[in-house]
Amino acid sequence: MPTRDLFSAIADPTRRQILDLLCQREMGVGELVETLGLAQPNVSKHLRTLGEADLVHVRVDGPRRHYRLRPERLRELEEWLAPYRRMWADRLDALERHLDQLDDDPDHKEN
Amino acid sequence: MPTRDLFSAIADPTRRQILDLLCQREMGVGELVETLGLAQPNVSKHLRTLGEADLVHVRVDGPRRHYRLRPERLRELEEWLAPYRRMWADRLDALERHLDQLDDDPDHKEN
DNA sequence: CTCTCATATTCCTTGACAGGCATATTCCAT
DNA sequence: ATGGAATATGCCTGTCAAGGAATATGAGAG
Repeated sequence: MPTRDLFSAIADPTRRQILDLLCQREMGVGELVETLGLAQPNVSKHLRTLGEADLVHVRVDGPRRHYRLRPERLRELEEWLAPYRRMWADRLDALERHLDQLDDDPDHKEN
Repeated sequence: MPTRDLFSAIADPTRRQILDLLCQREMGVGELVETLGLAQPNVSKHLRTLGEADLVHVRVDGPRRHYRLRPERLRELEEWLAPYRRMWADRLDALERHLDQLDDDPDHKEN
């Protein structure tokens, strides 16, 4: 049971950057600190947040800790998107652009 | 050009609830106030935020304003998800192969 | 024009959170 | 046991955003 909301976890740009990096390969804290140019404590805090959202998994290796992406949780986001994806799927898009044009053009005679 | 970050726009639960409601049909502010049980000014503020993120569109109808969902912007989220979706597909495949291996090798010791 | 209804904007207070800094913890090697 | 490297945690401060209350805008009815 994740103790942190998924949406708020990915709301932070730095955290998204971390996820992006971990998308390629598992990484240690030191590597992330170098790449992000952030202070180590802050990186650790972001990693903790991501962990609380079940977005990363730690592999303890001696004194080092390697963080690996755990993409399953993002399926929740995919599921959340589903109803909306249905909306842009077909010709509704074109209809919507049409309606937008009507709304944005007050002089247009409709009736 | 949206003036508001998409991820921070959908980070708020109330705003997600609004999006969910608008997924069904276009709605006026009053309707949303009733449904959400929130004060009207706050609803208006959330709607403004959603508008700044290009997630909703206003249809002015006399003194009333009807808000309609604008799902195109969520495609950005879909695109952001793409690399990760590939990962959980791979991991599922791996899990499947793993389970198959267990089936083929019942005495395999784990951990 | 005025009154009223629907909605937007402003001000205020409060809570959450990011970043910087100092310090604590954990593990390994010697 | 002790020291050092890698990482985590606590404290502080500034910033931002949400919710509440009061008020301003805007449009139609009379």
